[in-house]
Amino acid sequence: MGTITKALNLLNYFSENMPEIGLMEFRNLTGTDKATIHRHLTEMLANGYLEQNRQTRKYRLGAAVLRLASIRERTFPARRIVSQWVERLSRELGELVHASVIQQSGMSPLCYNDFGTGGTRVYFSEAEMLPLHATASGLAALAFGDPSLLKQSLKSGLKKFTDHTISGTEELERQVSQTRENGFAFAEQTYEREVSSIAVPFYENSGFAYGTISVAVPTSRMNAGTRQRFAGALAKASKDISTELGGNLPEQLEQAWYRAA
Amino acid sequence: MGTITKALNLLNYFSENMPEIGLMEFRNLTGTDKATIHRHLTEMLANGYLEQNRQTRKYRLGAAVLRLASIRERTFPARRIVSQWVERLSRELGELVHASVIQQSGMSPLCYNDFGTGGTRVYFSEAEMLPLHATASGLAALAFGDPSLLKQSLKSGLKKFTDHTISGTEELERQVSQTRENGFAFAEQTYEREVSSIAVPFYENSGFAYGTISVAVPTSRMNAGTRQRFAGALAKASKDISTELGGNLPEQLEQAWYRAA
DNA sequence: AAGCAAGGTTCATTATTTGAACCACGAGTT
DNA sequence: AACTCGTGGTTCAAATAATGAACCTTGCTT
Repeated sequence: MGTITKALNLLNYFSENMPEIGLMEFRNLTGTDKATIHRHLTEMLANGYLEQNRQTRKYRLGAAVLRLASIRERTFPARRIVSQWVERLSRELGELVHASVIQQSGMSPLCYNDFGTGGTRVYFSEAEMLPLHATASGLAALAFGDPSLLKQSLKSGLKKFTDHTISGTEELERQVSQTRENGFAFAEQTYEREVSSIAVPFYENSGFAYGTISVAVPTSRMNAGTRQRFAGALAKASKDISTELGGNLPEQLEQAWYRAA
Repeated sequence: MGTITKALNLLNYFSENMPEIGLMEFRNLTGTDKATIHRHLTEMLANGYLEQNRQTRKYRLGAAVLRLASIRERTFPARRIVSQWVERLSRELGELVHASVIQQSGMSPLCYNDFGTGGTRVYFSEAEMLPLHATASGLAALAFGDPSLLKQSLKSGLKKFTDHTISGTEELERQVSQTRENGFAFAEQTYEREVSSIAVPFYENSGFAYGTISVAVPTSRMNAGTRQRFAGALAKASKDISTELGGNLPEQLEQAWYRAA
């Protein structure tokens, strides 16, 4: 692992619940030496990726990320486009809907919306990366994204989150081909207990999936009927999103959706 | 310069006009070896800070910056707070108003607004960093920000942007003390021809300025009257912004504004 | 098919990162 | 006031990772 990755990984510890992090906290979180972390932090501080609270000396995310995010959204407005559909879908289905972009290290959340009305709600954080092998979004990514993702996942260990998390490599391969056949991914309590979700990929200008859109519900509300309904709505949204992003859905996927409907 | 800084600097080349950059373009822009750049790019790609266009193989900013920006705004909503005042001010003054956060390497734009009505408009980009010695915002930062900024600036060379750009170190020191006395910074055609601007600092929870808010106008519209008007409006906005950010204005600054009014 | 330019890779050399030990500071305790 | 504990921050020899010249591959142009 290179120095750049080590430094950038530090930024991943920030979240809604942990907006400021001190040097020692970082040491405890990462396990690497204080001096090393300090060097990395000061370098990112100098570049504006971090700011320091002068009173507590703790670090928080800096203004540079705002600048870059602004440029990205102005020039490649994937989030704006996707969030429209996420909102509509959430309203239509009355459940939590979220979209993520596929990365090597996992799924990076883009946006989410929850117009849910039920007493039980699924919690979703835009801060944390979703694992590829333990979520419906991740399965969809492995099934329809760049094949190197699957190779990588099969090689590296599959962390167990719940009793239902996929653990064996052959089990993962089986689930991935099932996902390819169905045209959508399904995961029941594989990441968080009592949460089931269903996901489909969407496409940008390449032959492999760019991201995924997903519905997550309390397991009690997931059955054959709702599953069918969610899958249909997601497939429709995926078509529209892909078109807006300038991408095309693979034949295979459209056929699978046609069979399912 | 460390490896992390070299890598992060690559991200600074992205802008509205240059949303995608190829390996060779990076080489020409930076002058460093292709292999080195490639390593840096792939590492940032793996971490989601970059994405690659599969057709052109060019790189663009990745979804990670959106994720981080979202966390930062949710937990430390400086941009949201400041942009309200920037909007109001722009509407009130009928000119371009922008705000930036002070960093070691320069000013990082936060937001801007232009409700200008005049035939001539000032162009402002949220992508590019503003130099400390050549803009009103920068002067305000040097005068009221962390003293190490001024030390740093005096040591490093002062790049010349126009005939009016401050060049000598004693000239810079003079302008900085003038700014401290006035309570606001003034710069005429020091960065771009035919553009004059005026800026004041605002404060967060520390004793030194956190950012600056500024009005930029065509030089033809800047005179004693408008200057007075802009300075007064900026000072008022700075007080409100600083309060909302949980900061206090230094006595000295409030006194200078009182004298000016 | 040949030529060109861009993206990408390799591997010995080199320079940078690394971390144990150390210092400084402030808060709470005796 | 001295003491301790837990921070943040710094130093410098040792070790590791970054570097770049040369090389390969790919896709487009002629």
